[in-house]
Amino acid sequence: MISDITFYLLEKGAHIEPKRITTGEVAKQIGVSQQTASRKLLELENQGDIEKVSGKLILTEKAISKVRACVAMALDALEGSGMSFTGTLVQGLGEGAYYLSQGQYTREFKKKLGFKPFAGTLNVSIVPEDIEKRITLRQQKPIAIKGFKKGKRTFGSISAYKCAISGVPCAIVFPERSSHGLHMLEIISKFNLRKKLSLSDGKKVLVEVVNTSGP
Amino acid sequence: MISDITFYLLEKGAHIEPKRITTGEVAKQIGVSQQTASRKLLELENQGDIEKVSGKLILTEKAISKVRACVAMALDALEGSGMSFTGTLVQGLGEGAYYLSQGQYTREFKKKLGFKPFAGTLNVSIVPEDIEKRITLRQQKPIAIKGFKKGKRTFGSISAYKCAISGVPCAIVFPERSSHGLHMLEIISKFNLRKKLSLSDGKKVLVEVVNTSGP
DNA sequence: ATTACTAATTCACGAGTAA
DNA sequence: TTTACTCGTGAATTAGTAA
Repeated sequence: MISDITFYLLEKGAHIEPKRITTGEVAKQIGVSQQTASRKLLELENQGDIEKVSGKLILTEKAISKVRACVAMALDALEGSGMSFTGTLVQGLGEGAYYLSQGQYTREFKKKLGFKPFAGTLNVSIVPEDIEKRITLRQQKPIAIKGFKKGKRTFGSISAYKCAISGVPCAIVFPERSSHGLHMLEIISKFNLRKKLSLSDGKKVLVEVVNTSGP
Repeated sequence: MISDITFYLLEKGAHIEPKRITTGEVAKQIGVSQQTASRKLLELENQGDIEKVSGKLILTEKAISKVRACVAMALDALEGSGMSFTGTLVQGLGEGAYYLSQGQYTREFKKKLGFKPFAGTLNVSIVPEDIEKRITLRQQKPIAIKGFKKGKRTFGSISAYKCAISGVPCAIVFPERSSHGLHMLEIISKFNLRKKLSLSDGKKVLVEVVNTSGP
């Protein structure tokens, strides 16, 4: 179970860099006494969920992983009626990365997806049983990224769908003129997903489509 | 806060259709007695988080919304972390250290970055694949350190970006007129990072850019 | 079987406070 | 200031049990 405090620290960005957060502040936030907040923070520290760095607090990778697992589980359940793809990671051509890292695209990605993608895409070869789902997905209203011209070259528009891999927010992108077949999904994220999730070619991945029609 | 029980019910798919779930089963799952599970389920029912339909349990829309909000918050926070560079530590010229240790600079560093930098910079030669990211980084709004004049000499303004190496807060600095090429990052920190992290020339380092868009 | 009541118990909480 | 200790109290938990 993830504690109130972990959520609060996450909200404060204490998973990125150490933050100065007092026990009194935590107490007020989660509605307990300063003493209880102090005790709970010590418990979290003993469990290895937080670390103290020169009087500041930072969430450990362990704690962040816990949150990711929890988010992934909840997403899985919530979008269970929604959609997910099973596939294996394959070597990309590097072409997609160049193509998608054009400034005009990345600015729109940032605006419409909420993140500026890492300069590299994840290519996932989905299992044949899921190709039907891919077609269903494409029938849904996509997040539209406009195309543009740059000199002689034309960069076509892109359809995107929010998704998550192991709780990490991503998007499946379908460039207007794709060189990939029906079995391939191209995925972008703010992160270098290979590093972040310790993925390598041939590994199995679960791509969970995030339903944006929620409240 | 979302309870263990809500998560368990979610896992069981009790947000889709009523499920036969006993108090004993819940007790075992969340590690409490059957009596406590019974009481907690009654509490959830009183709060309007679950409903009983012919002896079966179903999560209410209210409860599901709570979970959605929580997941959205966590995803949002997890998105917040950013770019990272892989590189190797190289011998600095010592020039940067002199330049950056000027009082006018250090005072502003203290104010805007939260630390007075150690009189020495870390020069990291990034891998070619990450040069693109460097350009992306420079497109983001930097922390601006003003320049000044001292006698005949002009000290130009500096652009800085918060980052972390092995969890130690640092900043990547881009002096207005840098002698470094695109492959080199100059990093400052409160600490002597070479000592603090036991680094030496040629060692691999991971520089994680900290998202400054937080509160 | 399962649920939920009451009574016993325990252990988490906040007050007070030293560092 | 903030943190974290001790300690008395009571809310939360478990045991026992009836339905």
